[in-house]
Amino acid sequence: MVDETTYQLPRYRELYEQLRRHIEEGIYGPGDLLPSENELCAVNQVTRPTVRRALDLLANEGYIKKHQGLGSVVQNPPKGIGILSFSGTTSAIGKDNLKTDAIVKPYVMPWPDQFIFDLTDTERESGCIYFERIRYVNEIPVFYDLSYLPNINLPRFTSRNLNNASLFDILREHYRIEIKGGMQYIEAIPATENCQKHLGVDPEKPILKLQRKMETNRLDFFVYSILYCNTEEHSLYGEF
Amino acid sequence: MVDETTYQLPRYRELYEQLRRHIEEGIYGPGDLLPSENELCAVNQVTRPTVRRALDLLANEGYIKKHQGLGSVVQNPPKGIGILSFSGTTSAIGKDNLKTDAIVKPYVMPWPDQFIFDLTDTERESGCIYFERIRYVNEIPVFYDLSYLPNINLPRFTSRNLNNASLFDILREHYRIEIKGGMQYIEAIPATENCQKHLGVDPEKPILKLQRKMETNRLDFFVYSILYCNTEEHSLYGEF
DNA sequence: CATTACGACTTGTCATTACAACAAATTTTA
DNA sequence: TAAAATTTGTTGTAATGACAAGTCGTAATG
Repeated sequence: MVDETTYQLPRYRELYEQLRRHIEEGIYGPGDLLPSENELCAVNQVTRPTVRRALDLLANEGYIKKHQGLGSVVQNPPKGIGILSFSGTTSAIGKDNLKTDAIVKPYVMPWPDQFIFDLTDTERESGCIYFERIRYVNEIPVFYDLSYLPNINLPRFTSRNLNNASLFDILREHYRIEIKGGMQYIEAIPATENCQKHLGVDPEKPILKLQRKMETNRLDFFVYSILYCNTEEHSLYGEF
Repeated sequence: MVDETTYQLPRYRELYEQLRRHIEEGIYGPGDLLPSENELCAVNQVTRPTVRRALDLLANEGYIKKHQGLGSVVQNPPKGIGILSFSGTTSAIGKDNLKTDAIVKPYVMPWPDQFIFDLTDTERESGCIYFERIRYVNEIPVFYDLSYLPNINLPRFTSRNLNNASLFDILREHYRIEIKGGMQYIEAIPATENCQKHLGVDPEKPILKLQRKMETNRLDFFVYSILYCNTEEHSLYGEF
C-alpha cells in the first residue's frame, strides 16, 4: 500500500494557507490591508463564504484583525510561542529554531493510574504507546513533552524515529490521522525532578504544565500529552 | 440620554445562547446528541448557515463536538476555569461561586513604563484608568487582577462600584463597549510580594501570569489586564 | 453465520444572492 | 472655514440550493 498523501484540501483551507504564507513572507506587512473579500473572490475564483472562512481562520490565529467597514488588517507577529492554537508546536515556532530530541523512545505500556483524562474501555484495554521528548528553541530546552497514544492500529510506530519530526506529521503521513482540535488544562507548578534534569532549571523554579487531549479524524482516537514549559525566556501566547 | 441596552442580537447568537442554556440546565446531557441541523432549522425558523454558526460557537467553547455523519455530541463540563475563551471570567465560573473585591478603586494615572503591549499615541497621552481586584472562588482568593483602561470617553467610571460586578457588563451597559476578543501571554512566575499578600501564598509559590489585550467594538479602544492566578486548586482550561 | 451492499440520515463544502452596518472619503451646506 | 450630509467601499448577517463525505442500521448475498 502506498502512502497516498494527496489529500484534496478544501478551497477555503487552500486559500488560508496561501494567505498565511504571504503574510509570513512579508508580502503583506503589519498594518497593511488585505485585499477586500470581493477582490479575493475575483482573484481566486471563489465566493465570499469561502473567502470568509479562510479569513476567519487567519483571524482566529491572530494573523489579521477584521474591522467592519474597513477591511482585514495584518497584525504584528506575536513575540511568544503560539502553542495554544490548533496548529502543532512545530509550526508555532518555525522549524529552523526548533530541535526535537526523543529521550525516551516509544514503547508500549499500560496507561498510568490516575490519568487525568477519562479513558474508554477500548483505550484502557489496549494500553498506550509512551515516549518522551525535549524540544529546544534556539538550542535551549524549553519543552519537556510526555506523549501517550492508544495502542490501536499503529503498526511499526514504536520503531519510528521521532527526532526532529513532528508527531502530527508522522500521524498524518503514515497513519492518515489528522489532529482536529483538543482541550487542555493549564497550571503553574514547581519544577519536578525530571523537569530540573531535562530543562536545566533549579528546584522550585515555576514551570508551566499543560495537559492536553487532542481529537482526530478517527472517531474515538485521541492523542494525549503532558507538556512542561520553561516560560522564563519564551512566554506562550494565544488568541481568544 | 437613556441607556438603551436593547441590542438586537444576531439570530445565530440568540440560538447559541439558547442552546448553551439548555446544555447548562441539563436539558441536553453529556453524550446526548443535539437535534440535527435540519431539525434546528425547522424548529427555530432559520436556515442551515445560521444554525451552523451557532453550533460552531458551541464547539469552539467545548460544549459540543461535531462529528460528520453522526451529529453534535454534548460534552462533559470541564473541571477547570474556562478563562481562556472569549467570555469573561464571570461567566466562566458561574456567578454563585465568584466574589469580586475591588481592593484598589479606579483612578487615573499615567501608563506604566515598559508596558508589555504597544500603545497608540492617543492612548499614551490620555493616561489610563487603573484598578485592582481580587476574585474569590468558593471564598478562596484565586485571581489577582490589575486592569488598565485608556482614559478616553468613560465619564464617571472612576466613581463606579466594581464589587461583585463584571467589568465587561459595566462596559456594555453604561458605555456600549463590547469585548470582541483578544490575545494573551501566559507564563509561570514565582509569587510576587503582592501575590503573596493578596492570594495568601508563600514566596516562591508558582503563579500563573496572564497578560491580556482585549479588543472592543470601538476601533482603537482596548482593555488591558494582568491576571495572577493561583492554580493549585483550580487549573485553567481551554479549547484549541 | 459472516460479509457485503445499500439506503437513510448526518455534517462538510461551496456557489449565489440580497441587504444591513460600519468606516472613510467626498460633497454639500451653513 | 467648519460642520453636516452623501456617496462609496468594506465587512456582517442571512436565506437558498446543491452535492460530497461520513456513520449507522438494515437488507441482500455468499
